[in-house]
Amino acid sequence: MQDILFDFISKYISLTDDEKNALLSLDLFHSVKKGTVLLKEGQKSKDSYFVLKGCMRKYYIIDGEEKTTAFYTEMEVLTPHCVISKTPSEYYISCLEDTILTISNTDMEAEVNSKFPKFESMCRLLSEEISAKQQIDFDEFKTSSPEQRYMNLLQARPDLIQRVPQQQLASFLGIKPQSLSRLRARIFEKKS
Amino acid sequence: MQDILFDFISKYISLTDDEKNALLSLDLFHSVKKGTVLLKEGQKSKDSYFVLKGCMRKYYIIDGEEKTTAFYTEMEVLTPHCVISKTPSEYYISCLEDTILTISNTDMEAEVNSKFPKFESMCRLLSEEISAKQQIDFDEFKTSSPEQRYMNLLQARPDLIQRVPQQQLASFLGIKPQSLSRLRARIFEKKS
DNA sequence: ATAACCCGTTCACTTAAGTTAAGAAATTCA
DNA sequence: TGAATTTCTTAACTTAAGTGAACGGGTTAT
Repeated sequence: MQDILFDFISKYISLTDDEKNALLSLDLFHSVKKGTVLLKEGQKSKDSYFVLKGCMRKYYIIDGEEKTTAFYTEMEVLTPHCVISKTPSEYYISCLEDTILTISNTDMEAEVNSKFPKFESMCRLLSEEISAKQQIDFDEFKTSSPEQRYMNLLQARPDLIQRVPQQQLASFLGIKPQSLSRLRARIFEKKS
Repeated sequence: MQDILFDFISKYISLTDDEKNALLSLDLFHSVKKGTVLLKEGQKSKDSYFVLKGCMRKYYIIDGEEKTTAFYTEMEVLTPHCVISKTPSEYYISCLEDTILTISNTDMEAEVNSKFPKFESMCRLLSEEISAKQQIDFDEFKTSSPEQRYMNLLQARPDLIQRVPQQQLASFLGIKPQSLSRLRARIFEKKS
Protein backbone atom coordinates (compact mmCIF):
# COMPACT_ATOMS: atom_id res chain seq x y z
CA MET A 1 0.00 0.00 0.00
CA GLN A 2 2.84 2.34 0.89
CA ASP A 3 4.42 1.63 -2.45
CA ILE A 4 1.41 3.11 -4.20
CA LEU A 5 2.02 6.38 -2.38
CA PHE A 6 5.74 6.36 -3.09
CA ASP A 7 5.17 5.54 -6.74
CA PHE A 8 2.80 8.45 -6.95
CA ILE A 9 5.28 10.81 -5.31
CA SER A 10 8.06 9.60 -7.57
CA LYS A 11 6.21 11.15 -10.52
CA TYR A 12 7.10 14.54 -9.05
CA ILE A 13 10.23 14.21 -6.92
CA SER A 14 12.64 11.47 -5.86
CA LEU A 15 12.78 10.48 -2.22
CA THR A 16 15.68 9.32 -0.07
CA ASP A 17 15.08 6.53 2.44
CA ASP A 18 15.26 9.14 5.18
CA GLU A 19 12.44 11.09 3.63
CA LYS A 20 10.39 7.96 3.10
CA ASN A 21 10.78 7.05 6.74
CA ALA A 22 9.82 10.53 7.83
CA LEU A 23 6.61 10.14 5.84
CA LEU A 24 5.89 6.68 7.20
CA SER A 25 6.27 7.91 10.77
CA LEU A 26 3.32 10.22 10.24
CA ASP A 27 0.65 7.52 10.44
CA LEU A 28 -0.98 8.62 7.19
CA PHE A 29 -2.73 5.42 6.17
CA HIS A 30 -6.34 4.76 7.03
CA SER A 31 -8.98 2.23 6.15
CA VAL A 32 -12.51 3.59 5.93
CA LYS A 33 -15.80 1.72 5.67
CA LYS A 34 -18.32 2.34 2.91
CA GLY A 35 -20.72 5.11 3.84
CA THR A 36 -18.40 6.88 6.26
CA VAL A 37 -18.74 10.66 6.10
CA LEU A 38 -15.29 12.25 6.38
CA LEU A 39 -16.37 15.86 6.13
CA LYS A 40 -19.72 17.49 6.83
CA GLU A 41 -21.28 20.79 5.85
CA GLY A 42 -20.48 23.49 8.38
CA GLN A 43 -17.43 21.66 9.67
CA LYS A 44 -13.93 23.11 9.73
CA SER A 45 -11.18 20.72 8.73
CA LYS A 46 -7.51 20.75 7.86
CA ASP A 47 -7.45 17.30 6.29
CA SER A 48 -6.47 16.39 2.76
CA TYR A 49 -6.97 12.95 1.23
CA PHE A 50 -5.19 10.72 -1.22
CA VAL A 51 -7.14 7.68 -2.40
CA LEU A 52 -5.14 4.47 -2.60
CA LYS A 53 -8.09 2.16 -3.17
CA GLY A 54 -11.83 2.77 -3.32
CA CYS A 55 -13.97 5.78 -4.12
CA MET A 56 -15.07 8.96 -2.40
CA ARG A 57 -17.66 11.48 -3.41
CA LYS A 58 -18.30 15.14 -2.75
CA TYR A 59 -21.89 16.29 -2.42
CA TYR A 60 -23.93 19.28 -1.41
CA ILE A 61 -27.34 19.21 0.19
CA ILE A 62 -29.42 21.85 -1.56
CA ASP A 63 -33.11 22.16 -0.73
CA GLY A 64 -32.88 18.80 1.00
CA GLU A 65 -31.48 17.12 -2.10
CA GLU A 66 -28.05 15.59 -2.50
CA LYS A 67 -26.09 17.08 -5.39
CA THR A 68 -22.98 15.07 -6.17
CA THR A 69 -20.36 17.13 -7.97
CA ALA A 70 -17.19 15.03 -7.86
CA PHE A 71 -15.77 11.56 -7.41
CA TYR A 72 -12.28 10.69 -6.28
CA THR A 73 -10.82 7.29 -7.07
CA GLU A 74 -7.46 5.53 -7.04
CA MET A 75 -4.46 7.90 -7.24
CA GLU A 76 -6.51 11.05 -6.86
CA VAL A 77 -5.93 13.83 -4.36
CA LEU A 78 -8.59 15.87 -2.63
CA THR A 79 -7.95 19.02 -0.66
CA PRO A 80 -11.36 20.37 0.32
CA HIS A 81 -12.05 24.03 -0.27
CA CYS A 82 -12.52 24.66 3.45
CA VAL A 83 -8.92 23.58 4.12
CA ILE A 84 -7.62 26.32 1.85
CA SER A 85 -10.13 29.03 2.68
CA LYS A 86 -10.23 28.20 6.42
CA THR A 87 -14.00 28.57 6.39
CA PRO A 88 -16.68 26.01 7.30
CA SER A 89 -17.25 23.42 4.58
CA GLU A 90 -20.12 23.95 2.16
CA TYR A 91 -20.23 20.27 1.29
CA TYR A 92 -19.90 16.67 2.40
CA ILE A 93 -17.26 14.08 1.60
CA SER A 94 -18.16 10.44 2.02
CA CYS A 95 -16.92 7.00 1.01
CA LEU A 96 -18.84 5.26 -1.74
CA GLU A 97 -16.92 2.04 -1.17
CA ASP A 98 -14.63 0.64 1.48
CA THR A 99 -11.67 2.90 0.92
CA ILE A 100 -7.99 2.98 1.80
CA LEU A 101 -6.53 6.47 1.85
CA THR A 102 -3.96 8.73 3.39
CA ILE A 103 -5.14 11.59 5.56
CA SER A 104 -2.76 14.48 6.09
CA ASN A 105 -3.43 17.85 7.65
CA THR A 106 -2.14 21.32 6.91
CA ASP A 107 0.04 21.42 10.02
CA MET A 108 1.79 18.19 9.13
CA GLU A 109 2.30 19.40 5.59
CA ALA A 110 3.74 22.71 6.76
CA GLU A 111 6.20 20.84 8.95
CA VAL A 112 7.26 18.41 6.23
CA ASN A 113 7.52 21.23 3.72
CA SER A 114 9.84 23.22 5.94
CA LYS A 115 11.96 20.17 6.73
CA PHE A 116 12.14 18.98 3.13
CA PRO A 117 11.71 21.84 0.64
CA LYS A 118 11.41 19.20 -2.04
CA PHE A 119 7.91 18.52 -0.77
CA GLU A 120 6.84 22.03 -1.34
CA SER A 121 7.97 21.67 -4.96
CA MET A 122 5.87 18.54 -5.24
CA CYS A 123 2.83 20.25 -3.74
CA ARG A 124 3.19 23.12 -6.14
CA LEU A 125 3.57 20.85 -9.16
CA LEU A 126 0.67 18.72 -8.03
CA SER A 127 -1.72 21.56 -7.41
CA GLU A 128 -0.76 23.21 -10.68
CA GLU A 129 -1.47 19.95 -12.43
CA ILE A 130 -4.79 19.46 -10.67
CA SER A 131 -5.78 23.03 -11.36
CA ALA A 132 -4.93 22.71 -15.05
CA LYS A 133 -6.87 19.47 -15.36
CA GLN A 134 -9.87 21.00 -13.64
CA GLN A 135 -9.82 23.90 -16.07
CA ILE A 136 -10.04 21.49 -18.97
CA ASP A 137 -12.81 19.48 -17.33
CA PHE A 138 -14.79 22.62 -16.65
CA ASP A 139 -14.31 23.86 -20.21
CA GLU A 140 -15.42 20.52 -21.58
CA PHE A 141 -18.49 20.61 -19.36
CA LYS A 142 -19.43 24.10 -20.48
CA THR A 143 -19.03 23.33 -24.15
CA SER A 144 -20.98 20.03 -24.19
CA SER A 145 -24.58 18.91 -23.94
CA PRO A 146 -25.59 16.42 -21.23
CA GLU A 147 -25.55 13.64 -23.82
CA GLN A 148 -22.04 14.55 -24.97
CA ARG A 149 -20.92 14.71 -21.34
CA TYR A 150 -22.21 11.20 -20.77
CA MET A 151 -20.47 9.92 -23.90
CA ASN A 152 -17.27 11.62 -22.76
CA LEU A 153 -17.50 10.02 -19.36
CA LEU A 154 -18.05 6.66 -21.00
CA GLN A 155 -14.73 7.18 -22.77
CA ALA A 156 -12.73 8.88 -20.06
CA ARG A 157 -13.88 7.07 -16.91
CA PRO A 158 -15.90 3.98 -17.82
CA ASP A 159 -15.27 2.58 -14.33
CA LEU A 160 -17.31 5.38 -12.75
CA ILE A 161 -20.42 4.41 -14.67
CA GLN A 162 -20.11 0.93 -13.23
CA ARG A 163 -19.34 1.73 -9.63
CA VAL A 164 -21.50 4.79 -9.03
CA PRO A 165 -25.32 4.88 -8.55
CA GLN A 166 -27.21 6.52 -11.41
CA GLN A 167 -28.70 9.33 -9.38
CA GLN A 168 -25.25 10.42 -8.26
CA LEU A 169 -23.92 10.18 -11.81
CA ALA A 170 -26.84 12.31 -12.95
CA SER A 171 -26.05 15.27 -10.75
CA PHE A 172 -22.36 14.83 -11.56
CA LEU A 173 -23.44 15.38 -15.19
CA GLY A 174 -25.56 18.35 -14.17
CA ILE A 175 -28.96 16.75 -14.82
CA LYS A 176 -31.79 14.87 -13.03
CA PRO A 177 -31.80 11.07 -12.67
CA GLN A 178 -34.86 10.75 -14.94
CA SER A 179 -33.06 12.68 -17.65
CA LEU A 180 -30.07 10.38 -17.39
CA SER A 181 -32.30 7.34 -17.77
CA ARG A 182 -33.94 8.84 -20.82
CA LEU A 183 -30.65 9.94 -22.31
CA ARG A 184 -29.21 6.46 -21.90
CA ALA A 185 -32.26 4.95 -23.57
CA ARG A 186 -31.85 7.44 -26.41
CA ILE A 187 -28.21 6.50 -26.92
CA PHE A 188 -29.04 2.81 -26.83
CA GLU A 189 -31.75 3.45 -29.42
CA LYS A 190 -29.27 5.14 -31.75
CA LYS A 191 -26.75 2.30 -31.59
CA SER A 192 -29.24 -0.22 -32.96
CA MET B 1 1.75 49.58 -11.93
CA GLN B 2 4.54 47.68 -10.18
CA ASP B 3 2.89 48.38 -6.88
CA ILE B 4 -0.16 46.41 -7.97
CA LEU B 5 2.04 43.37 -8.49
CA PHE B 6 3.84 43.83 -5.18
CA ASP B 7 0.58 44.36 -3.32
CA PHE B 8 -0.71 41.15 -4.83
CA ILE B 9 2.41 39.23 -3.85
CA SER B 10 2.29 40.65 -0.33
CA LYS B 11 -0.93 38.71 0.25
CA TYR B 12 1.19 35.55 0.18
CA ILE B 13 4.76 36.42 1.16
CA SER B 14 6.74 39.50 2.15
CA LEU B 15 9.49 40.72 -0.13
CA THR B 16 12.82 42.39 0.61
CA ASP B 17 14.00 45.21 -1.64
CA ASP B 18 16.55 42.83 -3.10
CA GLU B 19 13.83 40.45 -4.11
CA LYS B 20 11.72 43.23 -5.54
CA ASN B 21 14.63 44.41 -7.64
CA ALA B 22 15.31 40.90 -8.83
CA LEU B 23 11.71 40.77 -10.04
CA LEU B 24 11.85 44.17 -11.68
CA SER B 25 14.97 43.23 -13.61
CA LEU B 26 12.99 40.51 -15.37
CA ASP B 27 11.11 42.84 -17.70
CA LEU B 28 7.73 41.36 -16.79
CA PHE B 29 5.44 44.24 -17.66
CA HIS B 30 3.71 44.49 -21.01
CA SER B 31 1.05 46.60 -22.60
CA VAL B 32 -1.17 44.79 -25.07
CA LYS B 33 -3.70 46.17 -27.55
CA LYS B 34 -7.31 45.07 -27.62
CA GLY B 35 -7.77 42.09 -29.90
CA THR B 36 -4.22 40.78 -29.60
CA VAL B 37 -4.08 36.99 -29.51
CA LEU B 38 -1.48 35.88 -26.98
CA LEU B 39 -1.91 32.15 -27.40
CA LYS B 40 -3.27 30.14 -30.33
CA GLU B 41 -4.60 26.64 -30.67
CA GLY B 42 -1.81 24.21 -31.53
CA GLN B 43 0.86 26.49 -30.14
CA LYS B 44 3.31 25.51 -27.43
CA SER B 45 3.98 28.16 -24.83
CA LYS B 46 5.65 28.56 -21.47
CA ASP B 47 4.06 31.89 -20.62
CA SER B 48 1.86 32.70 -17.65
CA TYR B 49 -0.05 35.94 -17.26
CA PHE B 50 -1.10 38.23 -14.46
CA VAL B 51 -3.62 40.92 -15.37
CA LEU B 52 -2.91 44.35 -13.91
CA LYS B 53 -5.50 46.22 -15.93
CA GLY B 54 -7.90 45.11 -18.64
CA CYS B 55 -9.49 41.81 -19.57
CA MET B 56 -8.46 38.63 -21.32
CA ARG B 57 -10.55 35.74 -22.51
CA LYS B 58 -9.99 32.08 -23.21
CA TYR B 59 -11.86 30.51 -26.09
CA TYR B 60 -12.01 27.35 -28.13
CA ILE B 61 -12.96 27.08 -31.76
CA ILE B 62 -15.27 24.08 -32.04
CA ASP B 63 -16.93 23.34 -35.39
CA GLY B 64 -15.91 26.81 -36.52
CA GLU B 65 -17.60 28.47 -33.55
CA GLU B 66 -15.92 30.40 -30.78
CA LYS B 67 -16.69 29.02 -27.34
CA THR B 68 -15.57 31.35 -24.58
CA THR B 69 -15.03 29.53 -21.29
CA ALA B 70 -13.21 32.02 -19.09
CA PHE B 71 -12.40 35.67 -18.49
CA TYR B 72 -9.44 37.04 -16.60
CA THR B 73 -9.57 40.54 -15.19
CA GLU B 74 -7.64 42.73 -12.75
CA MET B 75 -5.59 40.78 -10.20
CA GLU B 76 -6.19 37.40 -11.81
CA VAL B 77 -3.57 34.87 -12.81
CA LEU B 78 -3.67 32.61 -15.84
CA THR B 79 -1.36 29.70 -16.43
CA PRO B 80 -2.61 27.99 -19.58
CA HIS B 81 -3.02 24.23 -19.50
CA CYS B 82 -0.39 23.76 -22.21
CA VAL B 83 2.25 25.34 -19.97
CA ILE B 84 1.69 22.65 -17.35
CA SER B 85 1.07 19.70 -19.64
CA LYS B 86 3.74 20.72 -22.16
CA THR B 87 1.41 19.88 -25.01
CA PRO B 88 0.08 22.13 -27.80
CA SER B 89 -2.68 24.45 -26.64
CA GLU B 90 -6.29 23.43 -27.23
CA TYR B 91 -7.48 27.00 -26.98
CA TYR B 92 -6.88 30.67 -27.66
CA ILE B 93 -6.15 33.52 -25.28
CA SER B 94 -6.85 37.04 -26.44
CA CYS B 95 -7.29 40.51 -25.04
CA LEU B 96 -10.82 41.86 -24.86
CA GLU B 97 -9.59 45.32 -23.95
CA ASP B 98 -6.30 47.16 -24.00
CA THR B 99 -4.55 45.27 -21.25
CA ILE B 100 -1.55 45.70 -19.01
CA LEU B 101 -0.14 42.46 -17.72
CA THR B 102 2.96 40.64 -16.61
CA ILE B 103 4.23 37.79 -18.74
CA SER B 104 6.51 35.27 -17.11
CA ASN B 105 7.71 31.94 -18.40
CA THR B 106 8.41 28.64 -16.73
CA ASP B 107 12.17 28.97 -17.06
CA MET B 108 12.19 32.36 -15.34
CA GLU B 109 9.96 31.04 -12.62
CA ALA B 110 12.17 28.01 -12.06
CA GLU B 111 15.16 30.31 -11.71
CA VAL B 112 13.46 32.67 -9.30
CA ASN B 113 12.04 29.76 -7.32
CA SER B 114 15.46 28.21 -6.85
CA LYS B 115 17.02 31.56 -5.93
CA PHE B 116 14.22 32.53 -3.54
CA PRO B 117 12.43 29.49 -2.10
CA LYS B 118 9.83 31.91 -0.76
CA PHE B 119 8.51 32.23 -4.29
CA GLU B 120 7.83 28.57 -4.54
CA SER B 121 5.74 28.85 -1.38
CA MET B 122 3.79 31.65 -2.97
CA CYS B 123 3.25 29.68 -6.16
CA ARG B 124 1.99 26.72 -4.15
CA LEU B 125 -0.37 28.84 -2.07
CA LEU B 126 -1.61 30.64 -5.13
CA SER B 127 -2.28 27.56 -7.19
CA GLU B 128 -3.97 25.84 -4.25
CA GLU B 129 -6.16 28.87 -3.87
CA ILE B 130 -6.99 29.05 -7.56
CA SER B 131 -7.70 25.35 -7.66
CA ALA B 132 -10.02 25.55 -4.66
CA LYS B 133 -11.88 28.50 -6.13
CA GLN B 134 -12.27 26.68 -9.42
CA GLN B 135 -13.75 23.67 -7.65
CA ILE B 136 -16.41 25.86 -6.11
CA ASP B 137 -17.16 27.60 -9.40
CA PHE B 138 -17.49 24.27 -11.16
CA ASP B 139 -19.76 22.90 -8.44
CA GLU B 140 -21.92 25.98 -8.62
CA PHE B 141 -22.16 25.63 -12.37
CA LYS B 142 -23.19 21.98 -12.15
CA THR B 143 -25.83 22.59 -9.54
CA SER B 144 -27.51 25.59 -11.20
CA SER B 145 -29.71 26.27 -14.20
CA PRO B 146 -28.57 28.77 -16.84
CA GLU B 147 -30.89 31.36 -15.31
CA GLN B 148 -29.44 30.86 -11.84
CA ARG B 149 -25.94 31.04 -13.29
CA TYR B 150 -26.75 34.39 -14.85
CA MET B 151 -28.21 35.69 -11.59
CA ASN B 152 -25.11 34.50 -9.78
CA LEU B 153 -22.84 36.24 -12.22
CA LEU B 154 -24.87 39.41 -11.81
CA GLN B 155 -24.07 39.22 -8.10
CA ALA B 156 -20.52 37.95 -8.22
CA ARG B 157 -19.04 39.77 -11.21
CA PRO B 158 -21.41 42.53 -12.35
CA ASP B 159 -18.52 44.20 -14.18
CA LEU B 160 -18.24 41.25 -16.58
CA ILE B 161 -21.80 41.71 -17.79
CA GLN B 162 -20.94 45.28 -18.68
CA ARG B 163 -17.61 44.80 -20.35
CA VAL B 164 -18.11 41.52 -22.21
CA PRO B 165 -20.14 40.97 -25.41
CA GLN B 166 -23.32 38.93 -24.92
CA GLN B 167 -22.35 36.09 -27.20
CA GLN B 168 -19.17 35.52 -25.21
CA LEU B 169 -21.09 35.72 -21.96
CA ALA B 170 -23.54 33.16 -23.33
CA SER B 171 -20.98 30.46 -23.96
CA PHE B 172 -19.33 31.32 -20.65
CA LEU B 173 -22.73 30.43 -19.12
CA GLY B 174 -22.92 27.26 -21.20
CA ILE B 175 -25.75 28.39 -23.50
CA LYS B 176 -26.39 30.00 -26.91
CA PRO B 177 -26.58 33.78 -27.36
CA GLN B 178 -30.27 33.59 -28.29
CA SER B 179 -31.01 31.75 -25.07
CA LEU B 180 -29.22 34.40 -23.07
CA SER B 181 -31.27 37.15 -24.71
CA ARG B 182 -34.47 35.28 -23.94
CA LEU B 183 -33.41 34.51 -20.41
CA ARG B 184 -32.61 38.16 -19.77
CA ALA B 185 -35.99 39.19 -21.12
CA ARG B 186 -37.62 36.60 -18.86
CA ILE B 187 -35.84 37.95 -15.79
CA PHE B 188 -36.74 41.51 -16.70
CA GLU B 189 -40.36 40.40 -17.10
CA LYS B 190 -40.36 38.90 -13.60
CA LYS B 191 -39.01 42.04 -11.96
CA SER B 192 -41.89 44.18 -13.14
C1' DA C 1 -42.63 -14.28 4.51
C1' DT C 2 -44.34 -9.99 3.97
C1' DA C 3 -44.24 -5.25 4.35
C1' DA C 4 -41.54 -1.10 3.73
C1' DC C 5 -38.25 1.19 1.34
C1' DC C 6 -34.90 2.51 -2.22
C1' DC C 7 -33.58 2.70 -6.85
C1' DG C 8 -33.91 2.93 -11.69
C1' DT C 9 -37.07 3.27 -15.48
C1' DT C 10 -41.03 4.89 -17.96
C1' DC C 11 -44.82 8.03 -19.11
C1' DA C 12 -47.37 12.33 -19.79
C1' DC C 13 -46.94 16.91 -19.37
C1' DT C 14 -44.49 21.47 -18.73
C1' DT C 15 -40.78 24.42 -19.34
C1' DA C 16 -36.68 25.98 -21.23
C1' DA C 17 -32.87 25.59 -24.39
C1' DG C 18 -31.37 24.66 -29.43
C1' DT C 19 -32.19 26.00 -34.22
C1' DT C 20 -33.23 28.73 -38.11
C1' DA C 21 -34.38 32.94 -39.82
C1' DA C 22 -35.41 37.76 -39.90
C1' DG C 23 -35.13 42.36 -38.40
C1' DA C 24 -33.32 46.19 -35.31
C1' DA C 25 -29.44 48.32 -33.11
C1' DA C 26 -24.80 49.30 -32.67
C1' DT C 27 -20.15 49.41 -34.38
C1' DT C 28 -16.61 49.67 -37.84
C1' DC C 29 -14.66 51.47 -41.63
C1' DA C 30 -14.17 53.66 -45.98
C1' DT D 1 -21.50 60.71 -43.25
C1' DG D 2 -23.20 56.66 -45.04
C1' DA D 3 -22.49 51.79 -46.22
C1' DA D 4 -21.14 47.45 -44.47
C1' DT D 5 -20.66 44.43 -40.97
C1' DT D 6 -21.33 42.65 -36.69
C1' DT D 7 -24.08 42.08 -32.56
C1' DC D 8 -28.32 41.71 -30.18
C1' DT D 9 -33.06 40.71 -30.06
C1' DT D 10 -37.35 38.55 -31.42
C1' DA D 11 -40.18 34.94 -33.22
C1' DA D 12 -41.71 30.26 -34.62
C1' DC D 13 -40.58 25.75 -34.32
C1' DT D 14 -37.97 21.56 -32.64
C1' DT D 15 -35.74 19.04 -29.22
C1' DA D 16 -34.40 17.89 -24.78
C1' DA D 17 -34.45 18.59 -19.85
C1' DG D 18 -37.49 19.37 -15.54
C1' DT D 19 -41.52 17.66 -12.97
C1' DG D 20 -44.77 14.61 -10.87
C1' DA D 21 -46.47 10.19 -10.72
C1' DA D 22 -46.57 5.27 -11.28
C1' DC D 23 -44.45 0.73 -11.84
C1' DG D 24 -41.26 -3.11 -11.15
C1' DG D 25 -37.10 -5.20 -9.18
C1' DG D 26 -34.16 -5.54 -5.39
C1' DT D 27 -32.83 -5.01 -0.79
C1' DT D 28 -33.68 -4.45 4.17
C1' DA D 29 -36.09 -4.98 8.20
C1' DT D 30 -39.49 -6.75 11.08
